[in-house]
Amino acid sequence: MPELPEVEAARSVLEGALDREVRSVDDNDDWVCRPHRPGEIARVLVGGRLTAAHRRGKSMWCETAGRDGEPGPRLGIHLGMGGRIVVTDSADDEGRAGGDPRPVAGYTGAVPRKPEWNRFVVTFTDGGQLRLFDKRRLGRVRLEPDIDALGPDAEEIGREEFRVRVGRGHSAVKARLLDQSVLAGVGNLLADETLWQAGISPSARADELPAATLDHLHDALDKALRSAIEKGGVHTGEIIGFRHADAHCPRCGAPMVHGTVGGRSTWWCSAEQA
DNA sequence: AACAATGTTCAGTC
DNA sequence: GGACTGAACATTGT
Repeated sequence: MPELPEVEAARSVLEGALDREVRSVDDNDDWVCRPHRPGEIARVLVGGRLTAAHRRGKSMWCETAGRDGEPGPRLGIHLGMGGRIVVTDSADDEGRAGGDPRPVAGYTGAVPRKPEWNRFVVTFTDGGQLRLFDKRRLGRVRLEPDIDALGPDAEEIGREEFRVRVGRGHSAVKARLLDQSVLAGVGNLLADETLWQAGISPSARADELPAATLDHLHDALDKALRSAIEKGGVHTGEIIGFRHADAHCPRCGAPMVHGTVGGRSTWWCSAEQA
């Protein structure tokens, strides 16, 4: 999915849906829209509009205004494991996509049409739409999402705060990086990329890492994030193509090894990240 | 057919 | 209660 870089691209696409009057809403997928009942989200959006698009980590939300122009509830959107945002300008427009599982820089290409994979659709009075397109159906839309449960955004966290929040606890450092309440935005691929760039074992205990090592990890995350945003997604990371059996570290040639860390499939260099 | 998948959440256990 | 772990969730692709 979408990790922070893809979600930021999706948020940017979402801006194209702002300040347009909502004609109708399809919120009938009661799994994606849980805990709301079908029609509940539609009731608060129809006649009104979305007024701003925000993001923290992998979570997005829109500010809304009702038909009277007064602020309404926030509309939370999460892309889950493979969701993307599509915004169209009119009924016959193909649309721009953001949050593609395999995006490329500047991606605005054609969107696969599989109507049944549109899990949530807002139609505007100009005929255009905002769609959550998600074949795996792990994406989520809800009113008043709890953004405060998330830690600081991975793109904005400073050195000191990173050191304190990540360098705590008995669990593996990779598990800390993946914990969205510690730091918001890092997913499985970005975690592997960052740890490989920093030369740190994913299973090293977080609270045993020296301050200098944590600073180094913070720098590596910062660089990996910026690179992924610039190049168009976390899959552009240097180590991502080497996360498979029989692969060798592109830096030192030692075999890449695999295991489960923090509950997720993990690949690391057997020599540099021992 | 069995298993893994770029994510979150919930039920357990310490 | 907090910290941590593993399974479950829905669906597709290999």
